[in-house]
Order: sequence, then structure tokens, then C-alpha cells
Amino acid sequence: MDILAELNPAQREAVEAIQGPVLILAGPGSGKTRVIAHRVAYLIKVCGVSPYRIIAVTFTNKAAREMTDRLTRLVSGSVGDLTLGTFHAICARILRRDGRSISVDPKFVIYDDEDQLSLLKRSIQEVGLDPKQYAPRAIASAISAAKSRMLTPQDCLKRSRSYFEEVVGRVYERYQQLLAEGSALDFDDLLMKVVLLFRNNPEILAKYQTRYQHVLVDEFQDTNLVQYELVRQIGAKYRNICVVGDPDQSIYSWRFADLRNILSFEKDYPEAKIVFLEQNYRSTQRILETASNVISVNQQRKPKELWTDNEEGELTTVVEAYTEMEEAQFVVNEVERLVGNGEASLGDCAVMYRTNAQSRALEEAFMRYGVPYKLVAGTRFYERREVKDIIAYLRLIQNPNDSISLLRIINVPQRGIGQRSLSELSGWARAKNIPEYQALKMATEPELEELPPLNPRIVRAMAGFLKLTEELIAANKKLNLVELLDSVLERTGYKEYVLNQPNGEERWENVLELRTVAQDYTDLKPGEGLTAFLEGVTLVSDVDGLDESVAAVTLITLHQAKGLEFPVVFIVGMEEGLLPHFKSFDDAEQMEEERRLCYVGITRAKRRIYLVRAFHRSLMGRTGTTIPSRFLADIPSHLVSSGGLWAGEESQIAEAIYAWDKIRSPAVTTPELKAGDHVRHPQFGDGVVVNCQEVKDDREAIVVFSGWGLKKLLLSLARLEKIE
DNA sequence: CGAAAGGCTCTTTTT
DNA sequence: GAGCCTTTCG
Repeated sequence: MDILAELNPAQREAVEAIQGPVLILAGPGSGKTRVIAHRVAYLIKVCGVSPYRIIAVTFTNKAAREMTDRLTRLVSGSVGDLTLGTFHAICARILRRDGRSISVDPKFVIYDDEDQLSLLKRSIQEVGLDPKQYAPRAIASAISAAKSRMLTPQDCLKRSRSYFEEVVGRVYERYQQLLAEGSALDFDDLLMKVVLLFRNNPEILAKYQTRYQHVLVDEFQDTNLVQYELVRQIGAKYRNICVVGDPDQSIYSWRFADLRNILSFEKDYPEAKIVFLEQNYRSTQRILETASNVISVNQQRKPKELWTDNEEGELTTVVEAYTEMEEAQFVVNEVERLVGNGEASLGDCAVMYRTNAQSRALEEAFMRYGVPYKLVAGTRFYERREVKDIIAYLRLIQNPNDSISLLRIINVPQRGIGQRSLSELSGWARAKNIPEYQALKMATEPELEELPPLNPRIVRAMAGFLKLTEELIAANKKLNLVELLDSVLERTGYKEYVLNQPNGEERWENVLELRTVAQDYTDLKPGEGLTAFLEGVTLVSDVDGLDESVAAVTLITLHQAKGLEFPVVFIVGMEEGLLPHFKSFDDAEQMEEERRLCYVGITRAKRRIYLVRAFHRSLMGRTGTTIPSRFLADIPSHLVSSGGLWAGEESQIAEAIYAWDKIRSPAVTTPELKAGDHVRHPQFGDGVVVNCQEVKDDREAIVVFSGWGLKKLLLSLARLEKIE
């Protein structure tokens, strides 16, 4: 098979440029995944590079799986030695192998968000603060921001400039101590620790640098600083780094992804070859045009000319339903209609939305009409209480110092060890600076002088739990994973316990489902299967479970939809407050990201796109009138099939009560501005107003900023501050 | 000790 | 509307 044959000139250029750094800027549907796959295949087949010397990073495990499939076909053989996976999965592997030198226990467990939050609450308390006063989520986010910039607690404390930052620094410090004590890492640690490992151990870094002759990174626009640094470190020796991305599809800034990575790449690798992929193979002309009109409003963007040879296609359908129930009903009916007249199959259709909560009304409608659907939320399964309980037992077997897991299940099923006794134990453990499990061991030693003040009955219960755990730990040395899991279920009496809970049957089904997942690991040696399984279930991403072969409509968030494509796409909730989300209202940059999100959604569609909204929507208990998303207004009418409803929108915008105004943070008072006024902008700095005029129901100022030039800014969005 | 009920807050996107 | 926490009662 000729690997270059089926590529267009630009794609071919991107594949053949194997020497030195390459930046591929690729529009939606321009075949970037294809370019990566072909490039790897080209390296292996044509250039004779061993797969062992190639590392390719994808955004999800699913993308990695698909890449493997594609490659196996392209090179007609196995690519087993290839390093392929998400940053997190790859880093976890590196740390298990080489983490010892920075005191990462190879038996570490990975904490998910829920575990992280529990540990954080504990850390907040332990530094003498009240978790109610310092929202653990806000602190979690601040710590994550720090880690994505590779800042240690000490760095944070040193540079803290406010009381909150100091609090973050102190909590962060304790949080890391507790993680270390329990041999646990959070998601961000996986990345940051590898960077630190490489920094402190040049010989280990050299090993990886020498091994990886070629580095490839997909979805580069959504990488953050640690990830950039990792790529830089690993690729430093050969500099054969190929990154692929699209600034217009950058939608993860809240995870500290930084678009500036693309600019840094051009700066750090001045010799980089830059390839533009602008031909779209996915969508009809009209879909592409709709999308372009939406995205071109963004100010912070390099204009890009996307084009396609595909047919003109259908008009964009804009629909207004009365309520969210009717919105869902419209989608279901329309799917049935399309499937009925043979225009599409169930699997061709996807419904996309901004927030997970929106899936509910949709699910109900699909269920009521008996239309098969699949909800993309793989991680949701692993968040279920019963599933997490079992995983906690398994984690405890792998690493008994994992106190979060221990506290989760020490009394599940009930063993008569209550909250009071547990805080006694925890306090005692903390005083001795040991994990709970070690404290448990000591507390149940009858000959010990200094015992925690516990009731003998409780001590007996604790000893029983300890004995159970020790036996399971021993069992892990000779049983395979499923045998071990069965042994957990049997020894704990979990089945009887869960069946007595509300929805017991369903929950037990979930446990059995988990057991099915575990079966994939039975071939591994005792112990190893457990490690691999625990890593697998923690690093799953939502789309990983998406199975294209199932004939059902896909319900998916806009974020999850990145990288996917469907012949028919419905985007629901096209309303102010939802898309764009109201959290972004007072920040021009975030607003641009909302727009990109909308763009990502539209460009998933191959043949048909529906933009749907509800006139009434209930949120937070309240029902409110909505107004159409501003993004709808950017689509020229010649591209829209006017469902009659759309025509009357203009007057509605004026009349509609802006339901979100009540929730929205107090409107930034827009200053009266005239030409010559000096203003300050959070991003552009100080500038001078050139002009200011009324537009629709807003005012638009044209301001010149030094270093940025002229900017058009809507006063309701841009946080302009008048300065004297 | 444990279950149940009531009250509170916060509502985005996820590896 | 949900999840989390606290309170209350058996």
C-alpha cells in the first residue's frame, strides 16, 4: 500500500517532513488524524524507523485505540512497541517504571476528582481552616493551575500576593504531604512529577530522549504548560516534534490549556515547518459556511480560509421549541423522520449540548418514544457509589496506605465502626503522622501501651476489618483479578449489602458490570492485573466508551464531541446563558471560547445541522424565558431554513426578560466613553478610545492599545475600566 | 451506632 | 433539582 497515495499535497507535505519540528494547523475535517496516522506509518514503513522509537500523544484513549487500528491497517502488522496514549496514561507508565528516584512509590494509586476533593477538605481542616469558608473546589482549581505551571507548594507560598493565595499555598503543601503519605497522585501530579523526574535525573531523561526519535502530539491547542514542557524535554535531542492543532477548536482553557503553546512552538523551534490543512472533507459547503460565520466574529484569531469540494447541502435548520421537553421531543421526532425516510440511520445522529444536565430531558424523550440512544459518559459509571466502593477495596489491597479509600469502605458494609470512632482513629494517626491503616494496625495491638480511646467493641470490629484486608492482600499474590474481585465480594458480603439498598438490583448489576471489565485483565499475573485495572478505570475518559457499532443516537456534550463527526448533528440549548454559558458573560476571552465551542459543534456535522432552542427553560427550579443565543444572530439568513419561528426573533430579543440577569454577577457598570478617554483592559492593558457608538442594545468602543493596535470592544463584555 | 429527614448551597465543560 | 452536611430520633 502506498502510504502517500491517498493524501492531498498539503497532507503529503506534513507526512513527509520527518526531519525537524513541524507545526500543522488543521481546520476541522481536514484530515489531521489521518495525517498523524499516515506520518507514523510512513516513518515505520518507508523510513524504517522502529515503532519503539516513536511516541504519539492523543487526547483520549479512544483516539489512541482508533490510531492503533488505523496503523495496524496501514502498516499491515503490529505496532506493539509504539508509545501511544494520553499524556496522563503515558506519564503514569513512566512513573511506575522510573518514579522511585523522586520517591514516587511504584504502587501509587491515582486519585480522581472526588478523591481529590475529599483529601483537600481534609487538608484544609488540617491547616486549621474551615472548608466551608474556603471552597475546596476553588482551592482545587488553584492547585491545579499551579501544577499545570509546575509550581510546587513552596513556589506558591513564595510568590503569593494575597491572603487567598497564601491559603492555597498552605493547603497545597499539606495536600501534597497527605498524597505522599498515602502513595497517591492526582491527575496533575502525573504530568508534573514526570517533568520533575526528568529535571532532577538527567540520566533518566536521556534514556527517553534517546529512545524517542519522533514525537507527535494531537490536539496541541488544548495542551497546557506542563504538557508543553514534557514534549520539549522528550523531544530535545532529535527535535523531530510534530504537533497538530487548530486554535479555533481550543476549548479547554479552564483546564489551563494555553493557546500560547502554539506561539511558543514557533518561537522555540524557529526552524519549524508550518503546514496548513484547509481543505475540509467532512461537511457540506453550507455547514462550513455556517460555522465560518460563527467563528469569524472572534477578535483573538488568525483568519483562516477553509474550503470544501463537497456539495452545497441542506440549509442550517434553526428551530425554536416552547419548552425543553418540546425541544427534546422535536429532536426525537426529527430523528424518527430522517430514519423513516432513509435519510439517516440512528447511529448517524448525534445530539450535543453545553451542560450534562441537559441530557436528562433528552433521555426522557428518547425513552418515551422508544428510540435507542447512547449517553456518552463513561466516567459516570465509575463514579457510582457501589462501583467506587469496590474499587476502593481493590485500591486498598494494592496500597493500604490509601486513606481516602480506607475511610470510604471501612464501614461499608456496616461493621459498627462509626464516625466518632473514626475521627478518634484519624486524630491519633495524624498525631503520629502515619496513614490510617498503620494506625489501625497499632490500635489493635492489645499489648500496646498507648492506645487511642476506643471502645473494646470497636477495636474488635477494627481488628476484624484489618484481618480481612490482610487476607485480601495475601490473596492478591496468587489470584487473578476476577478471582480477587470475587473474593472481595464474598468476604465482605457486598452482594447482600447492596441488594438491601434502594435500587439494589440495579446497583448489583453495576458491580457485575465492573466484574466484566475486570475480566479483560485476568491474563495478567497476580498483582499486575490489579495495577493495570486500577489505572485503566481511573484514566478513562468519557468518550472512551463510545461504541460506533451500536445503532443508536449519540447524546454528548460539546466538549466530548471534539474530534468526532456525525452525518446529522443537533445542537440543543442555543440560548443565551447556556451557549454561551452565563459564567462566561463578563469575560471577553471566555466568551470567545464559548464561540469556539459552538464552532466545534457545528463542524462535527457532515450533512445536516440543526440548531435548536427552547423558549422556556427551567433551571435551578425556576422557569424562565430565554433569548436566542447570540451565535444564531451571526448566521446569515440565506443559510438558514426559517422555521417561521426564526423570522420573529428580533422583536423577541427586545422583549424577552433576560432571565439570567438575576443570576449574573452585578453588571459591570459600563463607563460613558468618548474619543480621547483613557481606558484599561485586563488583557490589552491601557489604551485610548478612538470612537464609541451605539450598536443594537449595546455600545461598541474602538480602542487603540499599544502593542495590540485597534480593537473593537463591546462594552457589555469587555471589562473596560476608565482611567484618569 | 445508624437511618432518616431536613436544610443548606451551588449549579460548565473533564484527563 | 441534586448533592452534601447536620440534626434528630430510634
